[in-house]
Amino acid sequence: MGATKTANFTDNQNAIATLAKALGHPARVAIIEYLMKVDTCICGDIVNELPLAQPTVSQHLKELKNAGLIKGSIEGTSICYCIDEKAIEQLQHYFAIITNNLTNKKNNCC
Amino acid sequence: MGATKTANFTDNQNAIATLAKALGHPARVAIIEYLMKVDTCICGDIVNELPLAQPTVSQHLKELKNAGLIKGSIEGTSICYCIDEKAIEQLQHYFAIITNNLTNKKNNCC
DNA sequence: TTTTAATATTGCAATATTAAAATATAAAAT
DNA sequence: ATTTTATATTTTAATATTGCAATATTAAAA
Repeated sequence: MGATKTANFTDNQNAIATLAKALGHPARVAIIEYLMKVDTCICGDIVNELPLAQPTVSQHLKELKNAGLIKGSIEGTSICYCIDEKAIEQLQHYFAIITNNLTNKKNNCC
Repeated sequence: MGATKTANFTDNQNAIATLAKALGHPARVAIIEYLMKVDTCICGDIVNELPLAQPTVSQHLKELKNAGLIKGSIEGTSICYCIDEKAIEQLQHYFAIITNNLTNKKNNCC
């Protein structure tokens, strides 16, 4: 097939998967790290930071935006992209829950 | 193309992307949540928990294992799968760094 | 040693992703 | 008005993923 059976999972499972998937490419991780690093968020030079062509970077940015990891607004010829903190916090919180749950159980059988 | 230019990114970027990618499918998120939920980790019944055929589940487990998110050891006919806590902690820590970095900067321009 | 039960592997069709060249758009600068 | 600059979109090609049927493996049970 190739099409994910999205409907068969919970909304939260799909939400986490969507966020994780968006970070499932080193270029998009690199973009997030660059957005974190720069003070200003007029980010026209992301292309120069990455070993990828401009259309490819643009596409990666689109995916990050679709997934809700970054937000952006138009500023003349350049676009202002920022990390959407809520999404990162959502991920952090999710993994914190798992970590807590595991340390409580201490089932080190593997 | 379609092949990711892995070599052009840092080891850490690739590591995070690998972990994130493995969680980039709701079935694999569901598997992690199931492993978290059960006390014992003799998890032969993951297949019954998911709306997917056994080979598909097996494949998803393999991907989680390759990415280092779960570990498993053979126990007779059944396999003992567990979450690899280190991987989850690595993710949590990574997102914590980003969150901290952002709240320090307070660049709410988007 | 055959059966059974649990899991893995293989092969393949359907679909998705990745990358970039070519092209488009749209605002700022000349 | 034309050029430049920055970004997006479209198209095309290569590759990867998803899902499952069929089959294989493996070890315990009968």
